[in-house]
Amino acid sequence: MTRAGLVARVLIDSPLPQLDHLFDYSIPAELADLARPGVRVKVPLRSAGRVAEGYLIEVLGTPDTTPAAAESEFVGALSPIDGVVSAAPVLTPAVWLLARRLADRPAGNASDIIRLAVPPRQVRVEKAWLAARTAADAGSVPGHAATSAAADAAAATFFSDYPTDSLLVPVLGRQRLCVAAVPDLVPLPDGRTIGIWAQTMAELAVATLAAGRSSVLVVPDYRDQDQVQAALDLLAPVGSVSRVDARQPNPDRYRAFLACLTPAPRIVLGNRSAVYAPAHELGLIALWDDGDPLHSEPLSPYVHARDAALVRQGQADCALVFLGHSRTVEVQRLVEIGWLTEVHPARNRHPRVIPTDFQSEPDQQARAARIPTAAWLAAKEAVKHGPVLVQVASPGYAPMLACQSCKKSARCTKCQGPLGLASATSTPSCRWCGALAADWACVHCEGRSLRVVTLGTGRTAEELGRAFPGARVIIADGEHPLQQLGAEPALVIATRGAEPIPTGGYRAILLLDGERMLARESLRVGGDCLRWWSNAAALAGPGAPVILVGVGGVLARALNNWQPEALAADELHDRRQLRFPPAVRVASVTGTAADVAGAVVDLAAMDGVDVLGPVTTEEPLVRAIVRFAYGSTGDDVARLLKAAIVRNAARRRRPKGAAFRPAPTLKVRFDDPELL
DNA sequence: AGCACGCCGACT
DNA sequence: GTCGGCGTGCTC
Repeated sequence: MTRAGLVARVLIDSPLPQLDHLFDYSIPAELADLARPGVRVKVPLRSAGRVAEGYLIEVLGTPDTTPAAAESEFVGALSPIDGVVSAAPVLTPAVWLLARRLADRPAGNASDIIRLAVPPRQVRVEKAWLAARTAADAGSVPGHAATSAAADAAAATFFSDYPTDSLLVPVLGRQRLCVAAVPDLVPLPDGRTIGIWAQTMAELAVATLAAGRSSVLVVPDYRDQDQVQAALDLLAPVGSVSRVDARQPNPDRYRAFLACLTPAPRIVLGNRSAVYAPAHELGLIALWDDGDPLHSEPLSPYVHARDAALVRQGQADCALVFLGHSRTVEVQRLVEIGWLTEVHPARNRHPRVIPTDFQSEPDQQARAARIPTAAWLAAKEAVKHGPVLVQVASPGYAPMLACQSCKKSARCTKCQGPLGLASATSTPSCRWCGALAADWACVHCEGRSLRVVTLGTGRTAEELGRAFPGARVIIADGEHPLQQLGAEPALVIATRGAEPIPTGGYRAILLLDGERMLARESLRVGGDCLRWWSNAAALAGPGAPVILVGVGGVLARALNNWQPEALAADELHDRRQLRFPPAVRVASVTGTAADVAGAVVDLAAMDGVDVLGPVTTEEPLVRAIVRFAYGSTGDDVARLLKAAIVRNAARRRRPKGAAFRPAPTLKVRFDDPELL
């Protein structure tokens, strides 16, 4: 409706699905200067005195059109906004559109995404930033003219691993790529060693920066961040990099966030939340190792960084690069439908992978240590000259025990948790509650003695230390983090993903416990294992043997040929046959029988949608599974489910005696990992 | 969430 | 008549 004055369209910062839309308010004349899109505002909600915080999304009308023609959909009297929290425009229009789209896709709330995208406000940091910004407006505008000399020197070797027209040119042309990383290491002048992949990401970002555009570099964890940071320290202009790290203290995090709002191209490096950074003139989104589970957001609406990157690429019209040593089925699907273009290094050099069959191992000592003779000899020779990596499945000493007589796994008498040994001499204890099991008795038989069934890093280190007397033994796992390593001889026992990077690479790599890693019951095991193994294999030095123990078949072949796409293609083919994701999209709908029935009633009749169930899960809850196609069908499914969520949330009431309103019974989850 | 509105049973 | 129980719906 047409009315006088300025109108503010505001998103209320609330997790309630009923409030997940824009509310219109009038802007009092005295706030007209401050009330710009993106600022945090305080607005009245319903009764006077109740104030909610929100984000100003849009201003309708102009101050000088009096009586103005401001278009507002809302018919009724508008309340005035209470105040503007600060002049910092923290929610840029681009990030708002991204949040809206990413929330709509899985029937979620925009404010849930914005909570990831906009860090908590830090008043002092913000004031300092605002002061610096007004100073910059008045005076000179600092750019990134001061390119370091190191960057010029490094420029000579830019992209030597890929044909320029297969990587650099498409990235500057804003194309979408799936890039096979070079499985090798590069020594830096400061003595550190990083994966070539990290240098590739840094080089692409620097080239994008030189073209006047920002980059967002998304990596799973801080160890990966450190590698890319090391490459950027060398290549990128001073002051052009913002690091958005979940481990940062809040003030640092907010400072880095605000730096992205400065209207100049930047390089933003961080974990999955970096994909939401408000980068100015975005030219590139690059994501490393999209199969790493750290890329998947554990908070509702559970948007995976890969999906966020895909949506943002479409909105920003920038380049998109998925880089990795392995290939997820999701990316394989995008390659097969032609959405991503595959890029391979110019030379196909890869680690020398030797699959070994373990079943026929005759050597008793080797068998006890889970190492076949060939691997044993390779390690023995290699450890004379430099570090040797032994990758195992579990941290700790002996994380799993069983009854000596009946072989059933030993459980805690208090909480049913698994029993393990913290060290060779310690009393067995529960890994969940910590209770000591000094006087343990088997519940299945009369047995009173335990035997070790799985070996962790600790026990493996002990055994290998005995087998290789004189060798330095180093443990690297969650409890003993270690990132960098020298070139001196050592046996490095590491859990998957925790392998330190040695100068010059490992002289040999033993991948143990393959059988156990594969025993996990999940649709993803094959891909996960190949990812763990190839990421470790990429740390091999020139010509070093990588020995895959006890695994054969397609997995061993894919690693041996260094062709992860072959496995991903097979897997995707199977999922198509089964109509499993990512061949189709899925959502689970959980709640009371009536709520679930009400939510899916309109879906079943839709084209390209089928509803499985509902079946009872935990009394009195039932779960239905909705399978549907990509594209507009998915949008329709999400819209209908969101409407059901809103209906359900409005209807939930607090029972008479209870202090709290019960949680909504209707839960909708898209791409539910539990379904696989 | 938190509050107003409204539609039925017991009350001064 | 009307006070107030709580089920229902809305918040610009």
